[in-house]
Amino acid sequence: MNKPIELSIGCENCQIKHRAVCARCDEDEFATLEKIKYYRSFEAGQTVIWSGDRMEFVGSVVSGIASLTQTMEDGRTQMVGLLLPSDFVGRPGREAATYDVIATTDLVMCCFRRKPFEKMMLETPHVAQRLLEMTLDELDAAREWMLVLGRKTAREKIASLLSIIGRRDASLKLEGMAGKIVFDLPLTREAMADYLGLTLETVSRQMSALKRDGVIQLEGKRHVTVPSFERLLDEAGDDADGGLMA
Amino acid sequence: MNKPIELSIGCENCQIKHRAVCARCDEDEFATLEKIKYYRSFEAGQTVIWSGDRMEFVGSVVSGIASLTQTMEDGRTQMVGLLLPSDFVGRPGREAATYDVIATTDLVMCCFRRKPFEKMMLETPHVAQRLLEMTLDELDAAREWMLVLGRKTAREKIASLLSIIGRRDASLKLEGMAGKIVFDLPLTREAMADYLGLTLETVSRQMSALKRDGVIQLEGKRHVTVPSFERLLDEAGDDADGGLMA
DNA sequence: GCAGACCTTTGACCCAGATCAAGTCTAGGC
DNA sequence: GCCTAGACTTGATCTGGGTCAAAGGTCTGC
Repeated sequence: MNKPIELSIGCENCQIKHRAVCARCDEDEFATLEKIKYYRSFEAGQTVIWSGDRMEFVGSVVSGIASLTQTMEDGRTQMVGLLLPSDFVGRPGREAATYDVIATTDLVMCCFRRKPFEKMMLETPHVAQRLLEMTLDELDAAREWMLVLGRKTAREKIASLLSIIGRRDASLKLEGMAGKIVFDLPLTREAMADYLGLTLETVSRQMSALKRDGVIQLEGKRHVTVPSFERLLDEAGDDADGGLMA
Repeated sequence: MNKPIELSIGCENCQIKHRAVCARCDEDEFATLEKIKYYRSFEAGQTVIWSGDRMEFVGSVVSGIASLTQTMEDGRTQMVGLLLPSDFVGRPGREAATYDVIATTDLVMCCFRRKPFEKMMLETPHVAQRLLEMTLDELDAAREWMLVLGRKTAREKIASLLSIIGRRDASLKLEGMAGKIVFDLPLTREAMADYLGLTLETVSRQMSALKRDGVIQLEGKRHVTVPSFERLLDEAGDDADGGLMA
């Protein structure tokens, strides 16, 4: 595998670097990206782009969280992707957006105009290959989520979501010897429900249940402490007998 | 967009062509693919590759149907992808398979050894770009399916599956003026259930219900006639009041 | 400090789909 | 023609999560 190839889209002002690099062409691509880059900020709840709209840019999340959401005519919605900082947004080669992209929290994105980006991609094979890898990763994540949606119980779904968020949370830190993991949930109960194919009431109930059973700790509504992701997923599995049987 | 670029992996013996082509380099790539190609046949129910196994090839389905399936330790399974003829299998750049690949019906695959295929990809930018497009399509399909799994009722799920199968069925033909669509279901009720996140009993009941309500016709267990996909999806939506009220 | 807008929790009840349990249908095999 | 096995259907019952409704919390602006 060609390790020296690298692509991560961001910018040098943020903690996230944007580079489209191989041993030979480093500076060129960097400069190309510089020229076509701009920023956009959104408030929590704002729609970045509606499904079907022309997509004028690709880019990546600098800070905050965005969600990809599908909506049925009758209003049922399903979140189909969660974009955390450094995640890439957009489809080189696609004219129109396929989903609503919504700022779940306050959001800053680093954008690149789509046409020149595509041109750069055509001229720089490594970029297409890196994007292919990234897309394959997204595909794996989507399929992993299909298992969650199709076969897991509400309690297991919550545990899966906490793991995903927890694992990627920037502020993630180990606490004390016990190796507990502490982070803040950046989603409302409703957003969690939309991602998990549940209702917000069920999410709330299951969060309370996990807390009651001592699987997680909750301070306030959003500050979560979990023992370890393995134990979280395990204990969410064996369904809360609370030690009542013999 | 560069229209003359084309990639479809298959072989010239089958109806499916394998080509990795652009206006300039047509014959070369074709020859490269020829050299590294071989066939594999599987019986219905056989496992093509287990999750975690080394993936020695990429390729495409020539005939039959394969499924990508995820299994939990306790045996719950979720199908995360359905591979119909001409669909591409495998991950250039990935060592190990991420899911079980299972022959749902008798299956013939046209395979290319992975290493040389990857090499060819590195040397032929168009191939990487075409694979990116294909992967983006798969990603869209996976996300579409997340909506089905997360938010649709059993009846709607069945309708969605029938649409997908029907639309891609090779034997698809219009019948009479009415423009009805006729095809054979290549899946057992159990396989349908695995794809839809349901049990086989529920699948069976809903199939019977759709038939009883006149939304579809069934001859035998597998031969299906639907009016049109639009009406199928619509009528599956408004839930079978059968005209009893009023 | 109070009003209003959210977000969240909790309770009571209900129903779609799961589970458990018989059957039926069909295609081979002999 | 009969036997068996797998695919399928159907019924009875149970239950996880949805739905509806009513309260807490917490933050913002006044």
